[in-house]
Amino acid sequence: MTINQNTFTGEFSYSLDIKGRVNIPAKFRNVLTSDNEQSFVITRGMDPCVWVYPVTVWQSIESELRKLSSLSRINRSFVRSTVRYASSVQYDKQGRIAITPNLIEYAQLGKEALIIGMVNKIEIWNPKSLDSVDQESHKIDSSEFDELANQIIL
Amino acid sequence: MTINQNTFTGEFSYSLDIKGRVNIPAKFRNVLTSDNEQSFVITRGMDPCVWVYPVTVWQSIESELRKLSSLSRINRSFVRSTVRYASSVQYDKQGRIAITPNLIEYAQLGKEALIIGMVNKIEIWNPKSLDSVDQESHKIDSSEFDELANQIIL
DNA sequence: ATACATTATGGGTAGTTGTGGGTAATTTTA
DNA sequence: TAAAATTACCCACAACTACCCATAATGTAT
Repeated sequence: MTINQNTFTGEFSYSLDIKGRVNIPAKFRNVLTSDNEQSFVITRGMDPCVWVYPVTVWQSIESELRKLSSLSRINRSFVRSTVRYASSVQYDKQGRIAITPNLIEYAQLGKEALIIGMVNKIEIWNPKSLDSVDQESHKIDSSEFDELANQIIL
Repeated sequence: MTINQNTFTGEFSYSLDIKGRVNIPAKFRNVLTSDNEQSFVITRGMDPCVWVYPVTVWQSIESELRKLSSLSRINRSFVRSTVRYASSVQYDKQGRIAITPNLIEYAQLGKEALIIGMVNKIEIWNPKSLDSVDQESHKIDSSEFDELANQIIL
């Protein structure tokens, strides 16, 4: 059975080595289409984690950004903030990518790294950070979930 | 590792030496198409920073400018201000370009230089200037910012 | 169960990259 | 025209990165 391409689900607990490398789970690598050429784009997530996109997915984001004229100040600052921390990385023979010091610091990554499939992208978390973010979001009014229910059927 | 050509992303902290030279990050040099012949056009940014374009990209901007009728006063002043401070530079064997004193002064560049990929161009900032511009624009246009973010799905 | 392949993790090495500075050629100024 | 200043081009070196190999743990097939 053929799985959905460039689609990531599930949770994995891997380790960040001394050189700042993490393994991309084999399951994720195997659903990556070949036109990505083993490459991802890593950047800051909206939460304190690292977001990992297949390059082809990122390219479509980039082409949207290209349409924004730099004459407008908002456009400039928007492009800057989305692209600023993004860098493209290719995984090595062992299936690892190198996380930049910048992002390691931002996501507060230690030795333990929690890797989570988020459908069109991958998230890399410090387990502790995820715990606390998780707990906070549970406090959120359930009315927000009700609104979501109108948009998505589970 | 064929990535998008002439496309720049990521942030780098480099130093401006005593001769006014900065390194162009290797990642940026490597995606530069060969018809640029290691050359960029540097000019004033709309923000207080230096804009660095691949020459070929700049040429297409010039041809756009040519289309603007000089009958309109705004057009004249816009064309003048964008072209006036532009000069073409080629990077040396070590991958550095020389920033003109004019632009160093305009962008208030000191020893620290923050280099940011902005998709179709590169920006060179004094870190402090960027901080304050960043904060200001977030205060002013945060709602328009969110709107943009909704259009471009991350 | 055994042999084989794949996966996760560690580390070594050679080449690349960022940074400083020197010297000769070129341009500017007096 | 000569002196001064600027620019272009060169070399050196430390830090870092990409690439390679090794090994243990896990999964798969015969």
